[in-house]
Amino acid sequence: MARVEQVNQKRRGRRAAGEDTRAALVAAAREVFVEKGYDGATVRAIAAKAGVDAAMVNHWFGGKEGLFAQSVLQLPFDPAEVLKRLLDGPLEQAGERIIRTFVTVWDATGGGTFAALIRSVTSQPEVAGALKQFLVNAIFRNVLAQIGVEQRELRATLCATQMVGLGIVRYVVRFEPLASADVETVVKAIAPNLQRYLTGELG
Amino acid sequence: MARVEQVNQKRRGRRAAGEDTRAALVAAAREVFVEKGYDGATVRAIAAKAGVDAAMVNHWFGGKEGLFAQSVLQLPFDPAEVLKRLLDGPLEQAGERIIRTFVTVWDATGGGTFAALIRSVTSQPEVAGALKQFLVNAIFRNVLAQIGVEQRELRATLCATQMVGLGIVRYVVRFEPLASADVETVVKAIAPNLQRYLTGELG
DNA sequence: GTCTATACAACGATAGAC
DNA sequence: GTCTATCGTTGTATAGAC
Repeated sequence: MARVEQVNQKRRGRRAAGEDTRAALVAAAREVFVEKGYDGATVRAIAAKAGVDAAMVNHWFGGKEGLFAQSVLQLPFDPAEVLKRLLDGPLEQAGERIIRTFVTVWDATGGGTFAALIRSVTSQPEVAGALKQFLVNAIFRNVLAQIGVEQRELRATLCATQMVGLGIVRYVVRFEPLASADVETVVKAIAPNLQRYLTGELG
Repeated sequence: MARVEQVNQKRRGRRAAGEDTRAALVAAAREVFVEKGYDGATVRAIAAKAGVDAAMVNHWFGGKEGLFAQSVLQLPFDPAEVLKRLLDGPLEQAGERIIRTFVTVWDATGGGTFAALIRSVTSQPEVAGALKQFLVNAIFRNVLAQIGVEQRELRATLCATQMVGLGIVRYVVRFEPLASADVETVVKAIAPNLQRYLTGELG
C-alpha cells in the first residue's frame, strides 16, 4: 500500500550524480534574496525554486544566514563561525579581536573579493537592502545582546563605519601605507577606536 | 609689425556667445584625467583639447585641483575652500571641525552625490587611481604639513577609513540610527576617534 | 561705457638631460 | 652642477556682450 502512494512523489535518498544541489541553491537564493530581501525570502521558497528539499539549505550552508553569505555576498568564510570566535573572550578586547579577524580573513582572499562585494552593494540598491536586514537580524542582534551598554544600535552603526572604511581603503582603493601594513600594525592603530564604539563613552 | 604677426593667432577677448568654455573644459578634463591620472594630466593639454587657453582653468575653476573636483569627482563644493576652513583653528579640535564640515556639506546634497562618487570610484579603477593622486598631492600634502606628528602618511589613511566609512553608512547604505542622526550627535560620536588618528597615540 | 571672458606673456618651481 | 624643457599659476591688455 505504502509503495503505491509514492508513485507521484519525489524519490527519497540521494539524487543522481551530476545534479549540483549546492549550485542550484546558490542560483535560486541570489534571485530570491535580491527580489524579496533577506527577511522576505523564505528558505522553503528558495529550495522550491531550486527543486530541492529545504533541509538541503541546512546541510550545505548551515542555515539561511550561511546561504545568504555565500550566494548574495559571496563571502569567503562562514559568518556564523567568525561571529562565534569574535564573541568568545573578554569584552574589553573585542575591538582587537574583530579587527584582527577582519583583516586576516579578507587578506587571505587578496582583497578582490571585498572590492566585488562593495561594488555589488553600491550598484544594486536591492542588495544593499538585503545586506542591511542580514546585518541587523543575523549579526548585530547577536553581538549587541552580549554588550551591556546603552545606545546599542548607534554603536553598531558606528562600528560599521570603521569596518567598511577600513575595507575600502585597504582593499578597494588601496591607500598606502595602510594597504600594505601588516596585521598587527592595523590592529594597534584601529582597534582602540573600534573599542570606543563598542564600550566607550560616546557623548 | 606686431599687428601683422597676429594674423594667424587666435582672436583675443571674449568669444562669441553660446560657446561654453566651462563645459568644454569639464568634458576635456574628464577624459584626460581618467586617461592620464591626476598627475599625468596637464592643464595645458586639457585646455588644448577644449580649444581654449590654459589660463581659463584658473579663471573658471581656481586651478587644476578645482577642475578635477568638478569634472571627475563632481563635488558640490570647492575642496580648496573647505580645506582652508578645516586648517583654521586649534589642532586639538581638528577632528571635530572635519566631521562637522563633512556631514554638513554632504547632508546639504541629500547624500545621493556621495553615493554617485563612491560608485564611480569603485567601478572605475582609473578614477580610483586619479583620486588617489589627487588626495595625496593636492589634499594630504597640505594637511599633513600642518600636523607636527610622526607617521603622518599612516594617520592620513586612517582618517580616510573613518571618513569613507561614515559616508558609506550614512549616505549609501543608510544604516539607522546613524543615517538620520543630527549633525551634533554624529560629531560627538565620531570626532574623538578621528582626533586620535590625527594626534593621538597609535601604538 | 562698463563688465568680463578671453588670449598671451612671463614667472617661479621642478624634473630630467648631459 | 648646469642647462633646458615643461609644469601650474599669475598679470595684463583686449575684444565682445550687455
